[in-house]
Amino acid sequence: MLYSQTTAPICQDEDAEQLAVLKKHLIEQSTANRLSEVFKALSDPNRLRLISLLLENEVCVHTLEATLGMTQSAISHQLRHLRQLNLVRFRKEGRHVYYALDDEHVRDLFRQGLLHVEHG
Amino acid sequence: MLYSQTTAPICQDEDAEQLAVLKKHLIEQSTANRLSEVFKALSDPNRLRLISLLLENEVCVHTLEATLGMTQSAISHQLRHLRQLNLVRFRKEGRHVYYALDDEHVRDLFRQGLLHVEHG
DNA sequence: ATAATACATGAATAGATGTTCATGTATTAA
DNA sequence: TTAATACATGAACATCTATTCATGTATTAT
Repeated sequence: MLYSQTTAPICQDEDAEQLAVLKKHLIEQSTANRLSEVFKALSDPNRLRLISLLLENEVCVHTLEATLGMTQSAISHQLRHLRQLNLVRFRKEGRHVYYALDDEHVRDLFRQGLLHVEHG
Repeated sequence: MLYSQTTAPICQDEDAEQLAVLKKHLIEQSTANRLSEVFKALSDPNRLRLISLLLENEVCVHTLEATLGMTQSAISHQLRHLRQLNLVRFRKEGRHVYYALDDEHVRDLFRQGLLHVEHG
C-alpha cells in the first residue's frame, strides 16, 4: 500500500459511516486548548534553551543570563511566563532566586522532541 | 530532599565547575530553532484539531471543513503551513485532495502530549 | 459551453508574542 | 546609610500568526 493509513480515505459524500469514525478522532476544543498551551511553552527557541538549562538543575537567574546571552529582563519575562503556566518552580535564597523545571510532561516532551530533532 | 535535582543548585560565583556542567546541558541555537519549529506546529488549538483528524486517516479538505467547523480558507491556509513544514502529504484524486499526516515525530509528540493532558 | 464543486492563495487585519527600556524592590556589602 | 547586586515588572514596540475576504484555478456535471 502506498499510503499506510489504518483506514480508507475519508470523504463525506462517499461514506457516512466513515465520517462517524473520523469524528471520534477529533479532539475536544478544551483538550485542544490545553494541549496547545503545553506545546506553545516549547515553541520558542530561547525558551527552549532556557528550559534545557533548567531540565536537570536548579539555576539562578544571573547564571541563566550569563549562559544564555539574553538580557536579564528578557529572561525574567520568560520565567514569569513559565511560572504562570506552572512549568517552573522557584526558591529564594538570599539575593538569589533559583529556578527549576517543575513539570514532568514538559520534560518528557522536550526530551522526546530533542531525540527526534537530533537524530531523526 | 526537597528538590529532586540531579545536581546541586548552580550559581556562577559559587562554583565554576558547576557552570561548565551547566553549559553542557545548553542546546545549540540551531537545535533550538529546529525544535521550536516542531513544537510551533503543535501550538495552535485549531491546528491540533486538524492534526487529530489526519493522525490516522487520509481526509479530503471538504470533509475537514465539515468536521472542524472552520472555513475552507482557514483550513487551506493551515494545510499549506503544515505542507511547508513537510508535516503532511497530499494526493489529488479527481476534484478532491486527500491530506494525511506525514511525520512520525509529530505523531508521537501529539500522542504523548495528549496522554499527559487527558489524564496527567 | 456553462455552471457548480473542490481547493488554493494573496492581501488585509486583528490579536498574540518576545524583546527592550526604564524603573522598582529586596538583599547584601562597604 | 549608601552603594551595589539580583531580580521583577509595566509600557512601548516590532514582529509573527491566524483568520477573513475576495478571487483564482482545476475538475466534473449538465
